[in-house]
Amino acid sequence: MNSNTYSTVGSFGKKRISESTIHRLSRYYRTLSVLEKEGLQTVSSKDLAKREKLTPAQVRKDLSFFGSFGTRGLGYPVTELKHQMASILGIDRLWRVALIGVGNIGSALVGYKEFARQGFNIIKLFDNDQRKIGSNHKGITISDVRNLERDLKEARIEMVIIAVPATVAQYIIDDVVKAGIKAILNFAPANLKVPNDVFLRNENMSMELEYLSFALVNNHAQKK
Amino acid sequence: MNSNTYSTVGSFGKKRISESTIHRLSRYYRTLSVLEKEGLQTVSSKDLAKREKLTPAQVRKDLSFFGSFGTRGLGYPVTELKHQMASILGIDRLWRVALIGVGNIGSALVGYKEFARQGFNIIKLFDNDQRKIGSNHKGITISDVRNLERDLKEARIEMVIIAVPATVAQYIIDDVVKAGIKAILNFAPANLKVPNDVFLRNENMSMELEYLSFALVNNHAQKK
DNA sequence: GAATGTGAAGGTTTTCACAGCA
DNA sequence: TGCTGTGAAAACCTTCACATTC
Repeated sequence: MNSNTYSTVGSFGKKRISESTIHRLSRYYRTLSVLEKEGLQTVSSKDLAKREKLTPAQVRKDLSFFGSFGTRGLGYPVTELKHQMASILGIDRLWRVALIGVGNIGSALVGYKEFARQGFNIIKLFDNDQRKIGSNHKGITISDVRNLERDLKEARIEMVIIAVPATVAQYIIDDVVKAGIKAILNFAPANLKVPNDVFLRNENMSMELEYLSFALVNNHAQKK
Repeated sequence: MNSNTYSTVGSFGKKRISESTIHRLSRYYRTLSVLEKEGLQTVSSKDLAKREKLTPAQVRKDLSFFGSFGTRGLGYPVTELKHQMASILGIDRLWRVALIGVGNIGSALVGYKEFARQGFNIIKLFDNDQRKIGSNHKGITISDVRNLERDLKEARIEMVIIAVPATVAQYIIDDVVKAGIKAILNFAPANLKVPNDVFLRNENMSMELEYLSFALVNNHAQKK
């Protein structure tokens, strides 16, 4: 979570869906995949809640925003619910993704299997380093970031992942926006500006370490 | 954010501090570092809020949980507030961190400069691959994960980052807990179990991409 | 005048509790 | 009986509004 907690950026039909709910859907999806592999046919809100460390009511409420997927007395059909989650999240299809900045973090993300598993296909790489441009990284040729706008359009990219240094992130993002991209995932530690119709999410990997640090120093009690 | 939104796992003195507040402190810290470099002496809650896309009241309320750092009519002293944030978050010191799983993601994390910048020193690496064990990765010798418990104690490690495959993550974490570690950051896509007195945070990098996917598919309105 | 610090109000999310159905 | 689906209540977080201070 890395953004504002109360940004109910979602609406499904008439209802407004909270960010927390959407994030929990991601978690349900992943857990349902595991349950499916374990061979389970159905799962109750109680079971699912236990795995996720949530309350059963929370699980039922989350799902109820999108429909009635369960059977009273029985629970939810695992495989079907998994497909429902995928459909709601929009990961029942392939997404054409480009990654900008094939450095330390960037090159790891290219090989990150969870992305591919959920339909996020990184099909284009960009960098500004002449030594990298033209070379092949895990089967993808690295393109020159100077042609970013043109190449993003040409490759019909739908989402962009930014993994460049903070100092240049805003320039890059401006070009990305110019190319008509409406969804950006940013790993650079910077507060970036985008127009209102562009979705920008920030991934800050230090944040959770800092949370742990805070917890240790202040000797916090865990919830539960 | 990847966990439960309402887990007020914090208490500072008597008050309970929400997860959201702690995450915002991380953001304030980072922004204050930038402001300091820009040469600013003071900053108002209004300015800080603008950079973070929050309300001024939110900023003041967050800070007020921990003390009175500002001057009425003037604002907050940048450098001092930065130090205050660091102190509250516990990042005004060095943390002895070990990383387990020097694979795709793991090796990128070793070189992630934001960690070092905030006092998280990765000083020990572990893997189970015989070809990696004993070799040197960015100045650190990779140790055998079979001696995990012993070596974590010996190196007086305080935090552990887990970047192993989901299938083995629980076994690893059990050993980590046995070694007395109380803070764990997990990158494996799995729901792991730890005792109540151990802080476990999960980093799920697909989550934000899924959020973007959801936003695009459902054509959501952005907040603000 | 300008901006903090903070109770109170307002809004959102979570949990409760129970009707309804297999 | 067992479990879902859901209004209502409770809990929580954010914003308002203003007294207070420099």
